[in-house]
Amino acid sequence: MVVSNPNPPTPEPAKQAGPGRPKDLGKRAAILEGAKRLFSQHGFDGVSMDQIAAEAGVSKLTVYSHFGDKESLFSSAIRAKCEEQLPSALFLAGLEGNLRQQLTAIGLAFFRLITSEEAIAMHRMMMMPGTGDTHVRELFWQAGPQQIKDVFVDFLRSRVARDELRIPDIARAASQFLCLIKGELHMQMLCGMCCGAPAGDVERHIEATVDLFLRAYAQAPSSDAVGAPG
Amino acid sequence: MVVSNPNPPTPEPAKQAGPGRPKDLGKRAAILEGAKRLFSQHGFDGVSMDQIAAEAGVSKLTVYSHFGDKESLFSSAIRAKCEEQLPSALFLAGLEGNLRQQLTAIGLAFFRLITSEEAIAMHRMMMMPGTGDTHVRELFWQAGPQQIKDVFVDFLRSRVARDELRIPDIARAASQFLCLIKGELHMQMLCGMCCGAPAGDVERHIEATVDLFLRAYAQAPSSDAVGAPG
DNA sequence: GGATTAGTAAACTCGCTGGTATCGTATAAA
DNA sequence: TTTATACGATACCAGCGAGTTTACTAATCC
Repeated sequence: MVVSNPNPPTPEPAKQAGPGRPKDLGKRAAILEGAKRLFSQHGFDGVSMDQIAAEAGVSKLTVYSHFGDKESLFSSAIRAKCEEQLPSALFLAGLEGNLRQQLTAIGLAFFRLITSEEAIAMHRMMMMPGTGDTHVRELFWQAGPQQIKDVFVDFLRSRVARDELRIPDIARAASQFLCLIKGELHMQMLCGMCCGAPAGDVERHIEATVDLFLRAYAQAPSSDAVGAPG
Repeated sequence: MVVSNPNPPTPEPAKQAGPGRPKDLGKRAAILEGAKRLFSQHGFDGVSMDQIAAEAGVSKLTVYSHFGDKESLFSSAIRAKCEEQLPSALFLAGLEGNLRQQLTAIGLAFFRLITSEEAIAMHRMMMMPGTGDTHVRELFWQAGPQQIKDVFVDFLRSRVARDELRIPDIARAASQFLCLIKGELHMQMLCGMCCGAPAGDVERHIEATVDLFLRAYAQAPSSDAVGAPG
């Protein structure tokens, strides 16, 4: 819990082949994998270094040799988790149909993403008081929520440009849409109150969100956009 | 971590004056107060019983005498926290002005409530994996989010009854409004990314939310409800 | 081969934590 | 006063977990 080492930009500082046996990158990966799994399941305090070593099939000293201490390992695990979930944000590829259908597809993909076991575990970890420093939290925020929001802002902007939407503050509207999609359920899941929703409920929830959004922001009040919500 | 004692409805089981010195209720309160403070700041694992005893100015044995073990004390602290924040939910008394002004007032009150240090700490605690049982979490949910939503549903229903709003699914609309008010900032605060927002931002955020809500659900598209959001 | 480093397995230090036990004292009812 | 309990202070116990050390083996470069 002392001052964490001022990491150089690359956590693996060059380290080209000197004399002696080289580090086994496979073991490093295994450790990281085990740490990701265990940390996200039980949190920082809920996992011991021995457990991580055992999970990775590696001696404890090897863990300490690859990652200096528990906090550094935790940071690295978070970092890796963030990077691996980045590609999931590209849910805007190959959209088809009209605006309503596109929004529905985006909403559903986003909903599935954030209600996944992994995402829930990730959020939980970020919220633990006293674990991880501000830098790690910002890293997560950039790689996760901010990334997704940016992509969605681009989407909205293009639809505004072609006069399908009329939105005074696009960033705010994007934030609103995503918050609506998250809805109550996300918080309930974070609190461990439920593990998911019946399939039908999800579809209705997405549809209601798109409804609300389009009723407020659709440019042309076509029957499609402002259809009676009941 | 064994099975928690099946508490009788009242956590203080009768215990009318027998012989001997009676328990000092002041000390009990002090312990509970310290536990609430420390637990919500550092979480379950982050606080030791010695710390709580010291915080309350009481010997550790007294803590154990009043609350059997750490988990019971934690439960009691959560319970107390929930009860003390219940009255805050009554933010609907004495509303004035038109619908837009009322929604704005409600939104602002709700926003202040959930972005308070206490509420943030509470949410964080509920999300920790492995601390507290399902019962405690449900207790929190009922006393907190659910309570507020119920009150707001009543408010919306009355406005629907007098034809100021047209809402097909009132419970869903209530949930939508509250989620929108929470917005990104709540999650950011939970993640420890920021401690608040500039005053002006909050007002704009509330206003934008009310705008969105009224554009979608206002019955009569009066100039007041659908005023240009820019 | 020799130097150097990575790795294992195990024992070990050290501090903290949940929970008890002891002893002495204070406070109430009977 | 007797009796039963609450409370403080302190020591104590057992277990755990982060790191370290030791002794030994394995891989790689010169």
